[in-house]
Amino acid sequence: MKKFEIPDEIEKEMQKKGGWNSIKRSLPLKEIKEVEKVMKVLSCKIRLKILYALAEQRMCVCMLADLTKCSYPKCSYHISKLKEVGLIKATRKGNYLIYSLTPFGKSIVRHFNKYKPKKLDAEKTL
Amino acid sequence: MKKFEIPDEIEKEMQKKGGWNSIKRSLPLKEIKEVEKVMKVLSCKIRLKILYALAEQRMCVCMLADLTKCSYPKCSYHISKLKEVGLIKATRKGNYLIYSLTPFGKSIVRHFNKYKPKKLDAEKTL
DNA sequence: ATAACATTTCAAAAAAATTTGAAATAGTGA
DNA sequence: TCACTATTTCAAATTTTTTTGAAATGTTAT
Repeated sequence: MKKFEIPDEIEKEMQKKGGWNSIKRSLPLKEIKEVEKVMKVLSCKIRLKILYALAEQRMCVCMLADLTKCSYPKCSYHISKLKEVGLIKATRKGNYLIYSLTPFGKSIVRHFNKYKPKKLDAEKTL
Repeated sequence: MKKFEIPDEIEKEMQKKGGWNSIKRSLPLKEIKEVEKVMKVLSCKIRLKILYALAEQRMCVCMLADLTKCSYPKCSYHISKLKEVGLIKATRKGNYLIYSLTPFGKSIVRHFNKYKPKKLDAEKTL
């Protein structure tokens, strides 16, 4: 199963945890896949702007397009990514589609606010 | 400044919050940039595997390459991404480079464990 | 119906990220 | 010193994501 040499010190540490195969098996692959999907959507400035903006105020596409300096099709593309993973949702108001955060979207923004990069930077240097 | 029509209802909501320009100005652009950088790194299955694995046990590259089924150069590429944003760090042990999570990396994994997708999925449907 | 508007969809082009294999680096031990 | 091992770097090829502009959709008002 294990086809490589590793330092003794590490080998010993692993034995205490049930060995290499046990560690390998414990990787939560399904969870990782899910996390990846959401992170992919969150890994884009335009989409983060939309998310942060909607945390303040529900908005129609024209507002989001102005806010992000995007053309309509471009804005629509990013909106659809956020919608796909359930971070935002739309309701129609006449001609307008009004976007707002889902509970999931809100929880993510709450996260960001709790662990701001500033805070994280401080922690990095510990 | 605002060059589009929006529903009255929304307009009123915004006025209560200081109007469009105030909302626009309140976007934390710098924070968004930082978050984007970290999320970009976290938006990849291979890198997430590495992160989760290192949360269990520090490892050298050969272990990570086996775990992720990556060639060395490929593995090294992903490791460097994680290192760039300060999620992991290396120490040398003879010929081996041993990778482990930084405090920042640990805090991110803690996050994941707190807000597992399962939990989030439940929340989505609220 | 038809016109007008907000928004989305589509396919092609452009840009960004990843993968590959060969070559380089850095440490160890003979 | 030389050979050996673990790992990284590099540039080119591939894949994925994003951007673009034109055309389509769905809603309201005439």
